[in-house]
Amino acid sequence: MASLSTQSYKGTRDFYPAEKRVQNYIFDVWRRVSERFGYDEYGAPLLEPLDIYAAKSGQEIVNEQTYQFVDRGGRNVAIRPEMTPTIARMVAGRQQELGYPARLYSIANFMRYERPQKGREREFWQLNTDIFGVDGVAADAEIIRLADTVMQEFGAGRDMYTIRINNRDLINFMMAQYLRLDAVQSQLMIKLFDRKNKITPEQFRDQAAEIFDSEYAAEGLKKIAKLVGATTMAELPQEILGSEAVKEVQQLFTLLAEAKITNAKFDITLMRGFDYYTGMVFEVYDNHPDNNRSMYGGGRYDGLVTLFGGVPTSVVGMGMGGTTVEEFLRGHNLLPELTSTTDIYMIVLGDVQKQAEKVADELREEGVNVAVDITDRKVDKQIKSAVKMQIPYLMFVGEKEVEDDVYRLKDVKSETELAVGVARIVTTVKDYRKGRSDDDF
RNA sequence: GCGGAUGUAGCUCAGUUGGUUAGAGCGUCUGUUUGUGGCACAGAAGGCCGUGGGUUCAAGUCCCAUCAUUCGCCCCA
Repeated sequence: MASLSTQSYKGTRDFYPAEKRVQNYIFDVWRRVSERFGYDEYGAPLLEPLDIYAAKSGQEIVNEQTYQFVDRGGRNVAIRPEMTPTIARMVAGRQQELGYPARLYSIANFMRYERPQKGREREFWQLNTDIFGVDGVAADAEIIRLADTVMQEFGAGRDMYTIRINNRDLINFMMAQYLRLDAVQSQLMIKLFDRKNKITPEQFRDQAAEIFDSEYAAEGLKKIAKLVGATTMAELPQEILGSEAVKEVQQLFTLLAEAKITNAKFDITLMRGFDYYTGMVFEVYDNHPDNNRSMYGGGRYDGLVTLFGGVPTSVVGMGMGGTTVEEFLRGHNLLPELTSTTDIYMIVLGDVQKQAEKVADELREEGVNVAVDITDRKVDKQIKSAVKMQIPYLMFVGEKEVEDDVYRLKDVKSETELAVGVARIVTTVKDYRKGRSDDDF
């Protein structure tokens, strides 16, 4: 019989300790920053009734890209492909009981039946943060600040990423009033704007011309040229500058400037999942030349709570994927050196196994994580195991040491070695851990 | 769903116009070394050359199919 494959299921990853450490590092930053902004963690089931996605997203995307099945009771269920419908459902379910503004976050895994490629997997992890119950731009600004602080916490410089911001009301105004497009034409134009960076300017112009009514095409193209040429709001055509939506965007930028976010840019061509966003939309772009792409984003999507029978509730949220963040960190060399959560690997020399276990227990009671070698191997083998497991300290325990209650503690990275007692070992390890987490500030 | 690239040792890869018994580096294991890893030296293990079929006296090499990996397109809640 042929042996089973060791490969993980298509589009999913195994997290061996080395990879899990990276993931945990990312999750720790997410959790720390979310909680620092006053967000409370929530959890939710991996499975949801299929129809909560069908109601929100297009039927097509649900059929083609969700993992779905009929359960033993005949119910159509889906593995969650995103968190937004779930949190909308949860908020609608306890609408009266929650305090507002309700600030909520989760770190959860999702599955989408897609063709895996760079930065995209079938199973992925996301941070989702949402603030419910605030209409004004203050909520928009807070979500963007949160997204930005996460990047700062990862050690990113402002030159490494750009926050692009647009507004759906402004898009609507631009399409209908300024470019004089009907609903169908607007949809086409939005799709085209979305593709703008993937096609040549000539292709963009030609395809735009086809969308306009033929008698209006020439004027329409001129107007689009003005739009696309605008790199700041001030350069926008006068007709658009006078709209209500622009004022809102300007207020938002004022708030961001006060928060010293200098890498936020207005981008009239940013479209992002137009179907259910109702106000501000934003995306964070990686500026690295090899990975110049949208990493994550979010926006305002008032109205989703009403799908579950709730009263209309304003929401601003974002979702940040672990895969793209990891690529960003690797690309900009921002990942710290991560060691095992085991602090000490105890190397046992000679016939002192029982005594070694006793010392290990003393250390454990003080909160030190200790693995004791129980193989009775030669020293070099024991050391090699510990180094492979990326354990930061080695501790040598032999007859001499047991007798004196003084042990040799070796720092694997610096190769320095001290002869010290248990108390000193505890403080050394704790200082090491503290230094590690201080790196993030 | 569409297109490109790639599948040879645990990993990264070499392998000539088809020609005898399958190659390197790294890693692993053993020893030099019964209390200190990374270095050095000596040795060893490890391969259905992704899978199935075809062409041929002869296939890792050529052809077809298939599966997988990967990059892009579509899409991206």
